[in-house]
Amino acid sequence: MWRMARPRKPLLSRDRIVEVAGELVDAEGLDAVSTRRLAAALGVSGPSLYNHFRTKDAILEAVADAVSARVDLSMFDEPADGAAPDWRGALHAWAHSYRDALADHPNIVPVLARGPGRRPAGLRLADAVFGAMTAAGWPPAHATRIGALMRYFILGSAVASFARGFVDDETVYDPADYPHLGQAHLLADRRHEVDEGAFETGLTALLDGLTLQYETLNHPPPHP
Amino acid sequence: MWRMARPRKPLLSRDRIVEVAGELVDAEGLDAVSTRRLAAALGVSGPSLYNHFRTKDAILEAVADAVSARVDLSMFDEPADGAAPDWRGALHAWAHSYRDALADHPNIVPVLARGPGRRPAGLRLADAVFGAMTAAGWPPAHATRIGALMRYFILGSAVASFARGFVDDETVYDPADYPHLGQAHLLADRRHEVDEGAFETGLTALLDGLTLQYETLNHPPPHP
DNA sequence: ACCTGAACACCGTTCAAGT
DNA sequence: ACCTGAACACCGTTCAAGT
Repeated sequence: MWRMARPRKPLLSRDRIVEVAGELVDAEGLDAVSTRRLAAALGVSGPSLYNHFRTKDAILEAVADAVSARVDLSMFDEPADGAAPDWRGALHAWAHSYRDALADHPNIVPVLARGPGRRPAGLRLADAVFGAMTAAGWPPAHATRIGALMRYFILGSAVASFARGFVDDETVYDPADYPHLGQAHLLADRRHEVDEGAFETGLTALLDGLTLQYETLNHPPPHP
Repeated sequence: MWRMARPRKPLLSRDRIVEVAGELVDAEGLDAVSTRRLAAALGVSGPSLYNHFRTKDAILEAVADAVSARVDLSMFDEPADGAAPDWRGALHAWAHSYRDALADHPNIVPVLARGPGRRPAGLRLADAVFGAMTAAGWPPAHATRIGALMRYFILGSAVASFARGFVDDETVYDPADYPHLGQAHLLADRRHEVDEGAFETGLTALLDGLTLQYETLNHPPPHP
């Protein structure tokens, strides 16, 4: 009782900062997050944040990693019964889980696209894919490429949405300039439909193509 | 001779602004482009730019469109001899031309990823792909999806480079945390190799998968 | 240890003024 | 028409000061 210094608990924590920053990113976009605005939302002054994170960018990295952490990786666990791993099915389920996580937080995707860097959840994800593909019989060089190309497609689908890319303004699509874009302004209404259809079509094509490569790898065609 | 007002020609033009802005983006990245820095590189003061572009963002859009404009679209021209169009070969050649253009100017890719919007070259590109796919016999809904999924993959490969995403620091990859990432720090040395290999592997898989879909579309399997 | 206000060196953009 | 300097409302980050 003879010491009353600093009795009140800290106002801030890394977790609370990341949580509120994530909400701000979701609600108003990446550009809306300034240290002052974020601090105000947390009820403190701007420089306080620097007691918990070295830079503003480190906060955004943490927000991005929290999204990565929500991607399901359990489909990459080795089958308990010693059965052959279903790499195709696992890749399909994982791709959808990944895309769903990104679709819930589209505004942070550009940060995620910079790569795993030093983010634990991002690294865990890359590790799981690589491990599962080699376990399924893909040579290491192929497993690396599969991790990379799935990343291109999944991140690309989130960062480069097709439907969102067209403006909802008929006058932009002059038939003289763009003879086949007559319906493009309608894309805005059907964003989700179009992007989800394209994602599933592309993912199926990708996995079909990889299955072909897997087969010729394990059963090389006889030379004539 | 009795009027000497405004004899000297304008110091700035839209083209010169876009050219120098592009060089600045390539050399120092998107964040390095401020209106003051760009204006200084052009030998004028900051606000001068607003005589030629409404916002800084409009300048970046113009830089992005200049990159789109360098993508070859000639492979989508209808064959002169009335032969069946080779949609697969055209898609393959186009994808590589697109990727090459992005690889030359990686720093502007995030702006391109926002979509064609109102950018003429971006719209021309979308128009050409859609037109060529419908001409080759794909139903319109499929043609739209193909344009979208190719966009995901190509933009994704440029914005979400695999090799660039890992840091060149062994200590990050603790084998206890990431059992399969032991060689990850070596990716930095082989960036181009890895990303080019993954791009070609993924593109081939994608086109193989689409070919499968095209065949079942034109020769539906007999029901049993 | 953790928060504050003041300060520094920047931003994008507007605007009245000059030619 | 096109460029300028001054100004406004912001930035990210540092730092000495407080508890």
